[in-house]
Amino acid sequence: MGEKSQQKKKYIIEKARQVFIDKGYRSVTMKDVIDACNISRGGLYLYFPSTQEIFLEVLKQEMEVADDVFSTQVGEDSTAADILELFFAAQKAELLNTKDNLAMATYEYYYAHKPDGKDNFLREQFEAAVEALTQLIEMGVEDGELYAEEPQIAAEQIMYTIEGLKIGLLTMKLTEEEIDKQLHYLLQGLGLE
Amino acid sequence: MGEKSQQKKKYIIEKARQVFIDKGYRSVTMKDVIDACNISRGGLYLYFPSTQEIFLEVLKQEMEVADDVFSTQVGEDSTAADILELFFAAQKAELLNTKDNLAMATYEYYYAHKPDGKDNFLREQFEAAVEALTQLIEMGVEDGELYAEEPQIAAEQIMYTIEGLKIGLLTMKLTEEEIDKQLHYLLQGLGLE
Amino acid sequence: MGEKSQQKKKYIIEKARQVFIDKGYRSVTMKDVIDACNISRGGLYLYFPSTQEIFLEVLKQEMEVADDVFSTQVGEDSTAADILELFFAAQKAELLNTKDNLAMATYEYYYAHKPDGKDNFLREQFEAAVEALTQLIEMGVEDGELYAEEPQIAAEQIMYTIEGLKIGLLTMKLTEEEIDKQLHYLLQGLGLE
Amino acid sequence: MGEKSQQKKKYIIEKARQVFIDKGYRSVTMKDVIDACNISRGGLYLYFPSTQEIFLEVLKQEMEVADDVFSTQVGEDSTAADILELFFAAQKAELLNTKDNLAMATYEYYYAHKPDGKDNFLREQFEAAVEALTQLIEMGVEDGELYAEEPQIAAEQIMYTIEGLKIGLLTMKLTEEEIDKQLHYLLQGLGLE
DNA sequence: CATGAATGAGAGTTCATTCAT
DNA sequence: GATGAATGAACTCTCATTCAT
Repeated sequence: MGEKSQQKKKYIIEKARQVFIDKGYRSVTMKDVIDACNISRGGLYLYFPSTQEIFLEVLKQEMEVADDVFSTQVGEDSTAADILELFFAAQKAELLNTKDNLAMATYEYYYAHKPDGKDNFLREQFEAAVEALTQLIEMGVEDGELYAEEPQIAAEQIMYTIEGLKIGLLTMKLTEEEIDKQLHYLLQGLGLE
Repeated sequence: MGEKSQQKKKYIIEKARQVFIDKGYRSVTMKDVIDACNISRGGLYLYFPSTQEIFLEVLKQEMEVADDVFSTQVGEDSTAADILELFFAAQKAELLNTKDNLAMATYEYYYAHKPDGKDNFLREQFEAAVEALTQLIEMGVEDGELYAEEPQIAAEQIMYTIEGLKIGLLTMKLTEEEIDKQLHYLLQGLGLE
Repeated sequence: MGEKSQQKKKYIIEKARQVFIDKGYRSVTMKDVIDACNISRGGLYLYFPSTQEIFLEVLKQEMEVADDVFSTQVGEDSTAADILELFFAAQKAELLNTKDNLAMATYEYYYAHKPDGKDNFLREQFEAAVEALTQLIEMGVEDGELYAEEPQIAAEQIMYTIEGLKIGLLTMKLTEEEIDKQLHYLLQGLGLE
Repeated sequence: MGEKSQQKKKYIIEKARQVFIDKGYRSVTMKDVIDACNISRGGLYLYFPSTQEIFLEVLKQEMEVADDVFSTQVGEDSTAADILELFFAAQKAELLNTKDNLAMATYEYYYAHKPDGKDNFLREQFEAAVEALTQLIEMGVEDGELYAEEPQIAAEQIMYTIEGLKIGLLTMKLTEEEIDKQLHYLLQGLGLE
């Protein structure tokens, strides 16, 4: 597959991404993607054989982007508390545009395919976040900046709460205020602010 | 509509419930329900015009059952701490059979229909739980049994965490252990155990 | 399936039969049958899931008809020679409307599906004819009406020749004369005419 | 068209031949040929506009090869009986690899296109064989080596039987034994063996 | 010459919905 | 009320054919 082909594939993934954001995973049809891409029926099949394949590629790309975000988040000589604040700010930002997220589609995907622990993008993301957070908290505790008896569980709880907020945003009408309140409370629980 | 009609409707709702549990909301077809009910194509249309109507009825029935559960949960002369433990036990039980829940279907439904705050079953359930929990915590604080600076926010956080665990169960492979750990941690946060 | 359903199925088989006669087996599409039957796209699928199923039903019906023909062919107190003449006349009649036959479709079907000896309609028909013919010849030989050293092989040869004439009719332009000549010659080989 | 072009055309015909052997005529698609040749979609169209054109070329080449075979079959000072035996041996050999033959495809082709007597490869082949056979038999009769009252019709009958065996091989499961038995019987009919 | 991306027609299949019985 | 046959819209997928490179 040539350079141009690769570009087209990227283009399709980009367009399809929006479709998955709008309609979730299960109810997206090849036709939806075709229409979104303004290509012909057969055209899409040159690149992808099914919506599942498309979705997996969308996820893969999402993962790469997510990794980038993580790496840029780390400052130079900032304290654990500083980084934590940044982390929470980033989480808030992500939450606020959750409506424009693949979150729901991803939930649907893993509910539909019930795959084992392996190859589960959601779990990978979740665990990576928990691990990073745990290290941060441990650093903060060592430095005496913040307080947590069980950093790992605290980190998990933070992430579950954020996950709860996410699904709340997707299905109830959470306001920015409500989110702020919760994130704040989580920070307080670590002895910050 | 006669007595018999009412019975049939109930029967359909019951059977449809399982279908929504298995397949979520969006990808359920009238045919799925027809097959599950072993009735004729035309038969279903006598009672429901669409899967949405069926799902709403399923939800309505679910709500009634849920209310029943809540009312039976409250003991007589038990302390707030006792009731809290019961509440957490009930939450754990519900979480453990989340796979056999309408949770995913409900998420999908509200994501698909993005209804305003009104008529949102999820939010109603959530807020009712938060309110009950808040009162419990307040009672416990008054009695000196437990500790919480901001009972309302604490209650919300507990519920968001539980919501996070729920979606985690549906899409990742959370173990009972992981759930226990989190619920325990929440209770500890209230100064219990 | 009700009485009416059975009738419709018969109707479809009848119409489909002509399609198979016209187009053979492999290139017949569900659409072809739908058009021939003047029914809706979905309608056909209520009765048959594929052209193969339809063709098998067509064949089955064909077999029943064929059996009927055989049984009516036998006279009362006629000699073997008489019956043989009848048999050849019947074969000639069948050959002459071979163009309106399922022969080619059947050939294609068994070429495409290469089934083992079992369930092979062609072979069954062929062997039944050989057996009947063998018995006739044996009777004739006993009665001194005709001559054949190896009745079974003679019968087979007659049937292979007829098979050869059939494919000749389907693919070259055999004339009635050419057929007559051959059938005559076969009879002569048995010492008749 | 250059030398190289000619070579490529030959290559395509060769590869396509196998496709026609495997799938018959009607259900072969341009894509089948493209895949078999490992050339580009556009590439094939440079040489052939349709499967029909390809098949005709395949047949043409087949004819040339067939002619070659015939010419090499004739010995020097051998008797008619000798040559007949050779002829039957050749027929048997051809029959035995009928499965790897274009026979079925050719049948399908002429059934699909129902061309008049002209340009019918099958008929040409058939008639050429009949003529050669007739001459052989006449020679044999003159030399007193074999017996036949009507050499032409006898020759035709032999060829029809062979044709019948051929279609039998393609669609029923004829064994080598069954073929032998028939070929033998044909020779006996001529007073040989 | 040769490639393979692109298109769109058309076949296969499923289902929501209607309607005569 | 209840049935299930019938329809047609919508979706999936494949391929003949064209065309820019």
